[in-house]
Amino acid sequence: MSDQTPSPQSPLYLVDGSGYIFRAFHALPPLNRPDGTPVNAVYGFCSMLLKLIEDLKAERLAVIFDAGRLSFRNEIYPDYKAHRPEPPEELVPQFPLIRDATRAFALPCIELPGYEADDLIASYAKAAREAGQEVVIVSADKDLMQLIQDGVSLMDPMKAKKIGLEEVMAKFGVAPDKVVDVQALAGDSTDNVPGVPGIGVKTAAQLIGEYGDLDTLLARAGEIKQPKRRQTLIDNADKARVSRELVRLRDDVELPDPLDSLHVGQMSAEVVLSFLEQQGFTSLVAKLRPHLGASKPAHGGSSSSAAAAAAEDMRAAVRDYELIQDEPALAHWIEMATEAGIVGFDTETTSLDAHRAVLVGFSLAVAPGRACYVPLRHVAPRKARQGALDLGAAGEAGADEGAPEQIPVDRAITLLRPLLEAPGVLKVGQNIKYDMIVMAREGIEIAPIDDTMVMSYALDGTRHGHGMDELAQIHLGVTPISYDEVTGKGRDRIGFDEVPLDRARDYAAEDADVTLNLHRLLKPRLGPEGVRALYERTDRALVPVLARMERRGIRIDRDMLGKASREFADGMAALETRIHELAGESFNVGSPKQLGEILFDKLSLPGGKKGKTGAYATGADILQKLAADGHELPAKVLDWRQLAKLKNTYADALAEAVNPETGRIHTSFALTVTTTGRLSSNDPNLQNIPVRTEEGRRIRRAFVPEAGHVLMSADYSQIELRLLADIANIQALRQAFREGIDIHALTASQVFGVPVQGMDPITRRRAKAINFGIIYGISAFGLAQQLDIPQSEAKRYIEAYFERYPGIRDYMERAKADARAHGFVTTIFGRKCWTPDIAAKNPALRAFAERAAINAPLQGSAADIVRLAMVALDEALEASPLGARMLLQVHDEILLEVPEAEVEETAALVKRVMEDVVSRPVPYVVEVGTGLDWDAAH
DNA sequence: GCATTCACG
DNA sequence: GACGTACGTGAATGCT
Repeated sequence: MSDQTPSPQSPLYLVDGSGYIFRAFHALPPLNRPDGTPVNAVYGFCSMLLKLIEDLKAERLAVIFDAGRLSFRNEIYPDYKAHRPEPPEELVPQFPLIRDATRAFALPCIELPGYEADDLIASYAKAAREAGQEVVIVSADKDLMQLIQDGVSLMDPMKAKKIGLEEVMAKFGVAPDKVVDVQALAGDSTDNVPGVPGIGVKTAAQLIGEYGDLDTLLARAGEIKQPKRRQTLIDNADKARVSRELVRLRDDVELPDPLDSLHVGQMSAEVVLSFLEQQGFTSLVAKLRPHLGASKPAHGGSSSSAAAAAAEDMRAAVRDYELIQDEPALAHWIEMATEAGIVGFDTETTSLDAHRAVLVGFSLAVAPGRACYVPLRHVAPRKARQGALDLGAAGEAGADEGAPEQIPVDRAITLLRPLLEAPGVLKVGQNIKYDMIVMAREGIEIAPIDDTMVMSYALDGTRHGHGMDELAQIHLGVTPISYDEVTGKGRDRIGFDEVPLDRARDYAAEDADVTLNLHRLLKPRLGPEGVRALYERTDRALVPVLARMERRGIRIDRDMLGKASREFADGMAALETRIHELAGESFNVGSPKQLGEILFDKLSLPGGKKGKTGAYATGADILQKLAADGHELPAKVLDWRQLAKLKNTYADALAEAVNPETGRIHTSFALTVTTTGRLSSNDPNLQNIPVRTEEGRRIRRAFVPEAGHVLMSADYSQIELRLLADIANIQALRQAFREGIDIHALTASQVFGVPVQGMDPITRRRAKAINFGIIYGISAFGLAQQLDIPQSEAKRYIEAYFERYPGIRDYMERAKADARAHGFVTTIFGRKCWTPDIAAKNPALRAFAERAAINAPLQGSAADIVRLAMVALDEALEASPLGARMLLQVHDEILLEVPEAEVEETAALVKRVMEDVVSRPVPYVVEVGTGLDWDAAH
């Protein structure tokens, strides 16, 4: 669908990406983006690629890069390329941009650690030749001349001329197959290849011409007439042999991508144009736009050719939406879906909350415009039922007087199950976790799956939202019928089971149709944009895991919550009385506005206005300071606020959230909302249950295990600091983590110059705040605020810290530069964390974005590790005979419910799986605790 | 619907 | 030297 089959005679172009970068950089005049990032080499590279694709009609092409500065050659000869200077400062930011360009053009982007681009080129050339395919190597590097032979040619990308036998003869004085031998003798000063002293290319060519090859020459060196040359050759035979190993390209490297995968993919106009625009390449944009957006004028912000095609299908297709009310018709649709191997699937229910939702009907989409809706539990519209006695029992048996004709639910489920569980049919949903939870209650486990919402998040992060309507608008240029339009809103909203069937069919079938269209569009972008593994192994794999966790829920001791609530209420009442007494009047303690006026106007305490609204700030930090100065009223307000929070947000709300059918709380985890890849939890939020105060921990103690079980908490110890040591490559910190040293004490000793032994707890606390500050993109202001010290003092701490760990400052600068260059920073797994404000004119906004850019790779990599750990742990537990199951995730912690008898074995497995999920130069240590409530498990 | 406050990592 | 901040979330409440 996205890639045309190349014609057999189409040559394979192997582009030497790394070689090109240097040449273009030196050959082209300086060119900068509006933000100052140099992009001349990027520009040259993009022009060159477009030329190859357009002028030469290249169909099969790969761009190949050096993976780093070191290769296997350094093991043979440590000084290889040792004299190469660091690349110029203006070139460094262009390396990643050129890889981005490659991916944006939907071209294979290949590199392999330990090998140079030239070795990969040699290996691909060999494989292609053996497959009878013609190869054109695009490079001006003389080192590649050795590969020229029948069917393998070399092309200079800048002069656009072919390098053939003639040029090789002119350069080395021998045929391509003898180039290696000449280079071995002559050496190469730029790469620090020794060669034989005193012998240059001319002499080498002459010698090889005379003796045939290097081995023969060295064996018969004694026959050489010139005495000096004879002796040097005999003395330096080994050097010549080593040199040959260095210059000879390896053609037996294991190919990172299979040979037949190297073709020019379908460019996404959205991706290419936005990349080129970001670089400020307006001429290229103008040149390219007509080709990419040609099929239709840009519509609703989407302009890629694939998008245009899909959008066109979506808009122009005859909407062949069917209403299914009998079994043979459903059987037919299931047959079509099975044959297609892919089906868009969507459920309609009675509630937005998956855990309370009852299945009302479902829709299937099998091709663009081909979708159906199958009603299952629709009832007669309300008007027809008015006057019926059982107003509240709409869905129950007996209340279906006048209900439309529908397939019996159990029959429909029986027909549907084989499709939804078929390993050979991909079920595509939009937020399919919801449908999986709903269908699980009907006894169906959906697999395998794709999720357009999750895909969109892996591709575009938080550049935009991932709701169906937004995605449909952006990518397809269509506005689906809105839910409100179908059910009404506010007081008059009706349940989906009351929606007339023709309306229900139009709405529901369209959703499945849109989902399948989005899939057609988004899936091909995963590979080219470098997030396929992230999507498949991390994000998509997490979906069924989260569905199971949410469905399981966590047990709650409601009596404990009720008791706490009453006591909190008593405390609040007493405090309120005293507060009014101190204020000399009655007012709403919960109103920051009224409180501010009491404190600062009536009582004239020190403090001030703030913010655009002109209201007094009355945050905890301000009340805390007033309380410390001996003022009772703010102290009491602080106590009151704490109790109010605990009662309203926790004790009462959590009791209310208990599902009466399961006696447990079922949260919902969102996996596509955060900028860093973290999950979030809502309805209710179980990721912010109190833990820091004794009163608060009463709430946490109400989270309890099932009878015969315990709760087990497994958390990554200081994961973000470890990632800092890891990513920023700080040897001293890495070492400290490997040795299990107290990291805050270490920081204290480095910054304050005190010994670790017998450290003052206050000193350690300060160091801890510094460490946290580093992770957040430290500022003197923020640290001063946190520690309540003068900003000048905070500044000194920070300077002392950077003095000791200059690599961390480098990391921070790199993060900011990355964000400026791309608009995003990345995690160690390649997740893009977008920082749109990085180029803001408002310095405050920009500073915010800079700190976020520093923090995101740390927080985001941690989030990715935990996501992966959950997937791995789910698998490991399923494969084991153990009865333990995951319940919750709280960023660096996983909470499980474990049979009492299996605690030890489970703890060992959990620790091992979590710690081994990544293999890095820093250990990621997991601490495990168990108990009869969540507090005790810590 | 927005701002403020506060719970968590 | 400007701006006004520690990074990332969700829920309850008051007020316009």
